[in-house]
Amino acid sequence: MTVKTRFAPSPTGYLHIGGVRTALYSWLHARQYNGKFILRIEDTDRERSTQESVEAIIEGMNWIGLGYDEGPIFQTDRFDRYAEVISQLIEQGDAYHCVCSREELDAMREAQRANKEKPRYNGKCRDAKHNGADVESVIRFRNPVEGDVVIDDLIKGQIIINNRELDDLIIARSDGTPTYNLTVVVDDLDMGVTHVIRGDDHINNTPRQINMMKALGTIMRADLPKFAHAPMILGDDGKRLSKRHGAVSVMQYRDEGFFPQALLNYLLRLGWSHEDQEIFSREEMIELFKLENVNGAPSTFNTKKLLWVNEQYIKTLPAAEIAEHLQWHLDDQRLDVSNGPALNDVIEAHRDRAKTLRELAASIRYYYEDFSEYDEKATKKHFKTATPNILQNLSDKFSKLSDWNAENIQAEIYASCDELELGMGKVGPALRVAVTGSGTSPSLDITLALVGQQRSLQRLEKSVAFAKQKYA
RNA sequence: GUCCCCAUCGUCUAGCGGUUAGGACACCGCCCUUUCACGGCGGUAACCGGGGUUCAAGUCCCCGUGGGGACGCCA
Repeated sequence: MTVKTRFAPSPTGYLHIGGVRTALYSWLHARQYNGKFILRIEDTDRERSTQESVEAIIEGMNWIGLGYDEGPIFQTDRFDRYAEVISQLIEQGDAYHCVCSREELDAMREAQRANKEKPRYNGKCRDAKHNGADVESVIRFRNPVEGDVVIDDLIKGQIIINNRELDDLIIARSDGTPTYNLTVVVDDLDMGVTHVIRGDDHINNTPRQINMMKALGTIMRADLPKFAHAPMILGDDGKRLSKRHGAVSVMQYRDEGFFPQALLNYLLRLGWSHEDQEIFSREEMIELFKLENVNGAPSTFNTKKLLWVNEQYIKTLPAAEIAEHLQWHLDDQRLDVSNGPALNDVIEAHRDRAKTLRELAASIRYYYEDFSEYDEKATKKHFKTATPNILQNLSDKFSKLSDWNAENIQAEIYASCDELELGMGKVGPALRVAVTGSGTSPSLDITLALVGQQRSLQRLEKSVAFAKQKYA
């Protein structure tokens, strides 16, 4: 049987980072076994589902690079099928109409809580034989009363829940629409899902779903999928990761300058490991990932580690690939790189100095645009009374250079130091500020080579004037 | 409250009865250095508590404690 997994988010917001992790696990498991990965949109709650959310999920999946083989499948397109299954359940006695009002149910729960019991439906209509014609009614699944449900969870191990803990859940609302626990069961069965991989906040739903699957076994496939419940991701306060912890939407990570594969790499290592390896290529992930090795304990999201992982990708990815991802940030920061040095060369010079693509984009502006102001701190620290003289000396030498490359530039800088009888520490920093406007840049020879001879000379000329006026 | 899950450095983890408890991030030193980084070397730092089982327990069992989750006509 071919392995089939699915990612089944509900479109009620952005694509969440926790969702991405379970999607990744599902995707990896499918890819590892040459199986199929489905994207299914669980939009049965029409009140809260939105088209924007659907688009956000798809955009997120595209950016992060988890390709699906089927879908997106919308549950709202399958209402006829769910109705059919619900009728069948009623017919075979595994579901029934319930006429209890919301008020009645609320009161019931409140009383149970007051009584220190777990709130659940008391089964009042279970044997009342309502036919749903007279009054408004919902449909409930008739859960077995006795016995245990055993889940052999691929991550958590064996979990046993007694049917006493479960109540008769609603599978169709009073308006006739099906609810999550019914649709997920029908879909996983119909679509041939072999491995249900999801967050462990669903563990409590699993025994109910297994009971329904068993009830449906007569008319649908009788084999059950395997289950794997991945633990939640926690914020640094130990609470479940949410908006108040910062970025939880996957697209926010793009905006902040992360590579999709770095985010994936980080998420993979959060709760899973393979020996001492930290960085995994896509191929290695597929080859090495094992559901069985996923840690059962929840883990805390750590942005600093994510930054480090991202840094590793900036340091090692081919410049051309970095350029592709950098483009979004260049557009975002309104930087046109057509008029200046080759972007790939600039990336090579800066890749050891940025942790994110956003930082990288922000740090290379001076190659492409003239700056109107010098960094105040830098001029204060490095521009002295001798500065005009130094810069003029450098400028004279640079202007005579016929071959503008790093090696020659370096030689001229040293020659200047000798001639002026100054150390590099006096000459270098001033030159850097003059040409880049800032106190930091790659080594000067490379920086100047990239900025270009003409631009460098213009900037030197400008800075001589500036330094004279200000420090003479 | 009830049920379910979980428990090794601050964080992510290795460990699957016998280890000087390993690695990574972060942090702190030192080195490299024209800036900022990168890099190199070194360091601080953990088995939640209590009972068992065993010659031997971080590892197995039980009970606490702590954290997380679920308890909707949400998914």
